[in-house]
Amino acid sequence: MTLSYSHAHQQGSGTTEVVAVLIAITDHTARVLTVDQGKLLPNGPLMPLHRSLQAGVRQWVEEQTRQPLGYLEQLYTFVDTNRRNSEGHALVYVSYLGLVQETQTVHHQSQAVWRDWYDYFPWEQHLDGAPDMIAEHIVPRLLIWADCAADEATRHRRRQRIRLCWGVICVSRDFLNDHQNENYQNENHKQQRNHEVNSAQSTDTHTTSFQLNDDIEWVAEHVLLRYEMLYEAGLIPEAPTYQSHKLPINWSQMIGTPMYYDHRRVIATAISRLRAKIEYQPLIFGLMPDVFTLSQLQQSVEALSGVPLHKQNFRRLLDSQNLVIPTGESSNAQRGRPAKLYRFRHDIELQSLLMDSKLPKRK
Amino acid sequence: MTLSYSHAHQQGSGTTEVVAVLIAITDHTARVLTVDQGKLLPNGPLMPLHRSLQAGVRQWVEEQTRQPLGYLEQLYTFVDTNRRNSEGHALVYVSYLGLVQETQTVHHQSQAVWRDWYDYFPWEQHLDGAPDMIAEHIVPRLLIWADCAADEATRHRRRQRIRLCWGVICVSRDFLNDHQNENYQNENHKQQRNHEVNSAQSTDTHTTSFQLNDDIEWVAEHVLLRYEMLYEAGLIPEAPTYQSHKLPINWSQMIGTPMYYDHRRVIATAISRLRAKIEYQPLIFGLMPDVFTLSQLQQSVEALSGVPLHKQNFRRLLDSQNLVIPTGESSNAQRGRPAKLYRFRHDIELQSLLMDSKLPKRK
DNA sequence: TATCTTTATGCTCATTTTGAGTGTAATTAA
DNA sequence: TTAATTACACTCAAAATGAGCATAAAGATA
Repeated sequence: MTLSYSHAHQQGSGTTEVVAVLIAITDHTARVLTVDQGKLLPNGPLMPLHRSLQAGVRQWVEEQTRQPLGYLEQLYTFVDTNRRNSEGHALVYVSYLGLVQETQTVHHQSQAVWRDWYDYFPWEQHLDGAPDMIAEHIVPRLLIWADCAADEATRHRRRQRIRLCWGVICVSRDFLNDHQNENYQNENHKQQRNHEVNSAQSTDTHTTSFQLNDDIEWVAEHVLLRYEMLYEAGLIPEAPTYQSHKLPINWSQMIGTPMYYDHRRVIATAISRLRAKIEYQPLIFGLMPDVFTLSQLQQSVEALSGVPLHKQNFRRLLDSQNLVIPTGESSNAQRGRPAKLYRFRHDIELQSLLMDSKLPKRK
Repeated sequence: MTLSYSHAHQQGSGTTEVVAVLIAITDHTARVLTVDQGKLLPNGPLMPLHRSLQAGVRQWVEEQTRQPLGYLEQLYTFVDTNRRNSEGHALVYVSYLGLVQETQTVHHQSQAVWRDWYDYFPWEQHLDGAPDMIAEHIVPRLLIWADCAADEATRHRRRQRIRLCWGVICVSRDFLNDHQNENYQNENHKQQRNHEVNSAQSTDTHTTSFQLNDDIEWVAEHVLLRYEMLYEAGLIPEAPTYQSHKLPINWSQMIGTPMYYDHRRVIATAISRLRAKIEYQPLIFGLMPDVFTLSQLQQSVEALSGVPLHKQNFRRLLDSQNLVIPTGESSNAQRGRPAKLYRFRHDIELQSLLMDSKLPKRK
């Protein structure tokens, strides 16, 4: 692990750092701004001259990336007990989420570069259905982890967590005999992919098996819960319990790009917040250009949520909310019928900050 | 402003502090645990021995209040540039929300005491309709503040904010002529209390007038927005722009108990979070005793949200969620028909952390 | 004891919201 | 000219929501 230029302050006595997760959408892809070869987020120490945390974030991001900042909101505050100052105080770092429109003017000295956020979380991309890696690799490994727990209560809790986080309907034979499971068998005999996978590589005698429900139970905003489960199960290189020799050869290629410190967790926090908030707040407009078509708008929302949306209902919702107005122009950049261009209603800027604005469900 | 015992650490070099907002419900009233005569929240410095922020919160709360902690979640991180350590670093304080069941074993040395949270925010209590103070005192003062802005754009924005935060339908004569207002006049000719109040005390010539919509537009979770607006308008003793001699004699009695530093804002943050989250997460069970009646449960939710709920729909929702199970017993502690006793389904503890569970709208 | 008041709880009903379609219009590619 | 593609208007059934009435079971009161 390198000691990046951006951590020179650790020799000082400050114990507070700010970290920024800047999100942009380019080419229908959600991206995050990184420094240091994609291994770190823009960051820097809070200094006496900063009048607020936001001011600190803005200064460091500007300095490291030359990226103009728009919307900025506080995410979460972490403590890193591995990094301490000379007096033994642990480093506290406050993370921020920023929404911007991508500019090409990245700073070369800090190697600021935009990265597809699914490079870090490949299992979160469900635009063409659930990725096979979930059923084929992740869930089997998690089931082994669940079965390895000391007591039955923990095993059961872990299996529940797996089911709720990963959209798995039935987990392991014991679970099939559960009372609660009767409901699932009755209710969900619809479109479940019979993705029966047998993870007999398990160290014990349990024959764990499960079915993946075809994305019906997938909750897009549980990004952080899923990451934390992988971390806890030692399946993520950042985890202290990670043992690569006990995992398949290509595991580290499959499980996404690792980062220094806990910065990947910070991104997971940001995605969770963004996916949850976009359902009822029109944050998306911070990521859009001035004029856009409704399809472009939908593609942007889909890039964030990772799941496809129902086109007609997306439009119905939009105009019930009165969030956009047609410019009168049309765009025939695409192949088919030209799409009307719209623009965000800036006159209701404030209202939008307060009002609810739900999004339709997937499909 | 006194220097409380709990701030002795400022002589040290740590710049991070934790602050806890502990909530309990007793006698159908939401309460917050305070120290130092109700002027401060439990707090203390983060120390090298603490392995996490949570650990710090738990240690200081335990030490200052002897209150056992249950559910605890991070709220927000503030910077106080007025409090700096010897090297000039500003104090960073991380706030936490805790849900507990009130115990009587408060710590006498720290004068830990439970306070009705509406002592600090009297305008947030809407169980018997909107308090008169909003229409009679708060909104008129805010309108004066809005009219005092330098440019018309700011005035207009402020009036919008007032309308959205305080449930006011129409604000000022200019506003009545707005295009947007036509909608309001058409749509809302229902149950609006014709609470026409004339704030001719205004320094300029505007005859500002408004109508209060009978709680229809009141959004309970905007506690923080409302507090911040009062703060910005200089109507709160904590605000640097507060000028008591320009306000009515009894203003300070009316506007709620002030606190040291920005601790009242921290409580506002907590209430906002709690009111928002309780709509879709069963946090309420962290505040309930082991067994309870559905009416008690409803009263607790109402104590938090500050608005009355529709009884039958509240029940319908509860059993559609399968969150509670009847114990078989009944309680005839009240006057009328005995109520069945229920208990939270601890077996779905995890599910509850993940599942949605919306509450019905007010009655 | 009979009746009233109070609280609990079961049930209905109209309206709105939601999920999921179908059909048609306007353009480009072949 | 035809096929493919994209946009968008409209329908329809199911579910959720807001609001109300009716009945049940207790204590209070006459």
